[in-house]
Amino acid sequence: MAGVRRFDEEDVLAKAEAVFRAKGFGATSMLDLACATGVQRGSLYHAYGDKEELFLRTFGRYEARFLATVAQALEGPDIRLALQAFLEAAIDNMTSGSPAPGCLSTRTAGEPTGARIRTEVRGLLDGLDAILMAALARPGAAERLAVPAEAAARLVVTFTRGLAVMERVYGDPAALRATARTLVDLLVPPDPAV
Amino acid sequence: MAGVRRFDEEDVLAKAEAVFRAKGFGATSMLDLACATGVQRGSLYHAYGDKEELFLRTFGRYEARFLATVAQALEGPDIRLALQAFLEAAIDNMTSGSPAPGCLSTRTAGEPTGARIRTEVRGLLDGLDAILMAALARPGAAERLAVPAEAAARLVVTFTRGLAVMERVYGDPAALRATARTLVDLLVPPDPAV
DNA sequence: TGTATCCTTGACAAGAGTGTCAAATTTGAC
DNA sequence: GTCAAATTTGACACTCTTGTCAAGGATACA
Repeated sequence: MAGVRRFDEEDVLAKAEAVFRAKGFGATSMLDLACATGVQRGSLYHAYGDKEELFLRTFGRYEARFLATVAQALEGPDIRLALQAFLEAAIDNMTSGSPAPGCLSTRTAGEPTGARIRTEVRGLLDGLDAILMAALARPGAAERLAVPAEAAARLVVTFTRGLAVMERVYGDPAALRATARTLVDLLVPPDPAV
Repeated sequence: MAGVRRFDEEDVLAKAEAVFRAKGFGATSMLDLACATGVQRGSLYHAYGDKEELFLRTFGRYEARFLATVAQALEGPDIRLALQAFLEAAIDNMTSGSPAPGCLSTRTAGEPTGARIRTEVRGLLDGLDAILMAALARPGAAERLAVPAEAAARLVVTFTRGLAVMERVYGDPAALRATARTLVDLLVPPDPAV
């Protein structure tokens, strides 16, 4: 049984992502990935070279999907609602599923990894910051913020990282949402003037 | 050379802490700890049983020191200054040293560990929340907060976790301080009325 | 001084993970 | 139909790590 690649790359990456999110990069072995994907260890080495390379492919796919999702959540005209939807999307990303998959970039950020992976994680956060910045600096949004858009973007990025850690420790989505609401209230006071 | 314990436990725990903070629990081997402490692997097993036990001792010592430090930082009568000092202390904890040691609890929170370790990490965050809550709920403090003390405490705990992740990714203490100032400005508006 | 106790040390066995490879097999193209 | 190319598979060698243990040596106390 061979000749042409027999596995569906999209499927393999999806299953690998689940394993990496559940166990983290370091604690995941190629055997774990082979079992989860149904592709033999040797085939994975043949196709990707090593675990880091396979992780990078997985991470790239994850990053694209994550950034697209949160960018869409931020699209609305009302910055307060947009920010709320953004945080909702971020929380959904780490809590939907059973068991909750957690945030891949935050989990990876805490591990000792190679330079390439660290660069990718930074890239994701840079992208997140840029997307937030674009939304927060819009006319109609910036004026409603209690702090400059740049500072707000950075604060929100930092805050989402904190949410990811809290999710790992307490596993309480409702509490995450409540904390997120607090931040939104602070950043975009409910009613400028009624 | 034997008969009575030859190593200084305090010294061993301090050196073990440095290794755990640098590599994380999972990526640290007993051999790493033996090399760093100068105590043979067999002796460590004899004294502590296994890596988890040694980690728990290390973590307990770390937690006590960390909570005492931040509690002291929160002591001042002016809640705004106290909060600022608190965040300063938290940032110092993860950035002072070369290389920066990072935040042990945040790093550990992201790893797949046993139930005991997870309980300890939660205990540290619970303690942090309680300390913050006590300071924020004080008369003279609560009134100056833009949100209820309870929500503020939770937000600050979550935020410090985010700072720890950002430290790992960007390694920029100045940026962390700037972000912390933003949060303080939001939580305790500079001047209630001038 | 004798002895029981405890610590240290190095070695051992077992298991897990990595990366490589040759053999087998299948496919697509000529 | 034949052949070259690519993939799968299982095995192999190597390293790292764990946990245990027996032997050796020092200490405290009687």
